[in-house]
Amino acid sequence: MTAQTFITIGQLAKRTGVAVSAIRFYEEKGLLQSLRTSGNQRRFLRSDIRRVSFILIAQRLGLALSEIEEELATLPEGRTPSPRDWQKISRRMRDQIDTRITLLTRTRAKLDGCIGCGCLSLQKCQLYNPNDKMGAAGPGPRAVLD
Amino acid sequence: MTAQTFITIGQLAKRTGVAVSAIRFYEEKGLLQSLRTSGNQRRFLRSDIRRVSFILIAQRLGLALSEIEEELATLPEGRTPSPRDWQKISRRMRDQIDTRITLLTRTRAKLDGCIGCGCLSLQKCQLYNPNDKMGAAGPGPRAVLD
DNA sequence: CTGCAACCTCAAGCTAAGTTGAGGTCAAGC
DNA sequence: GCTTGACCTCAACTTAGCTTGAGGTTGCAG
Repeated sequence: MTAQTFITIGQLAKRTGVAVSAIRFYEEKGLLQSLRTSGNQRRFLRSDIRRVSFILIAQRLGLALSEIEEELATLPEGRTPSPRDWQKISRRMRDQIDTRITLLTRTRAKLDGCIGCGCLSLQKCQLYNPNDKMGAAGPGPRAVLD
Repeated sequence: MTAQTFITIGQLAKRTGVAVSAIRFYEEKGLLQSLRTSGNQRRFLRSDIRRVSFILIAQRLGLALSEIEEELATLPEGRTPSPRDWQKISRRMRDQIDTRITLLTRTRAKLDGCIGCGCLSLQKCQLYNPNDKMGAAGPGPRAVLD
């Protein structure tokens, strides 16, 4: 009775600083799950606070919700990430950041070479290289192009 | 007669590898301008090939169309960028890339510190810091949040 | 002068990550 | 027992950068 295991959507929202509408949205996307009361209201587990925290942190790192969902799916039983899981996941994220830094650094080098030349030709310009798509990171709307 | 100064939208598309619909879109956004024939068809200047190239290159560098428009607007008389203009612009872009690399590097350092701890707490976690929004770069849909 | 490709203008759709609003229900205090 | 606030669903809107489609013209070659 005292150790209430379930919390309402409003409480989850307050504890994580996320809007209620966003939590519903996450659930719809499969990042969260909930039980329903007889009156059709959602009840979350206390541990979902941690789960939402994970989502927020991963977002700051630049992961899209779909990618975060994949990470969460790698956990057995759809478990909320433990410190140990978090370490594995964060190592993967570190690698992604590394890749992005490398790409940006390479681009900067090209740009430096370009500042001197000012060619602006799609044939000659080193910068215009469709193959390395720039560390623009954000999947964004241009994902349509792929 | 031989030095045909005007080209059709289809020719511009072919020369730049951009879809016809995209060119119309750029014009609508004010990145390009065109004349019309008596039959209401667009005619572009040859120099617009270069202008479109500039747009493509700037996009690779991660600039949004609105930012590219601003850059183009800094040119006197709405001129197509000359090598000299390009140098000024690319220096500004270099600075932006620098900023992004710095941010990413800082984040990576925090993440390294975090891998050992696995705290996952919004209160304690260094990574969860709403103030530096990560080098996620893409203005994206989350602009709504600001 | 006819046929076809290339052009024209809208309008609607796509993705991401949500928000906002309308219209209705639930739960708890007084 | 009724009012109020928290909750429910569903649909539509937001930004970016385009594409796709419908339905209609233009322009050039034969």
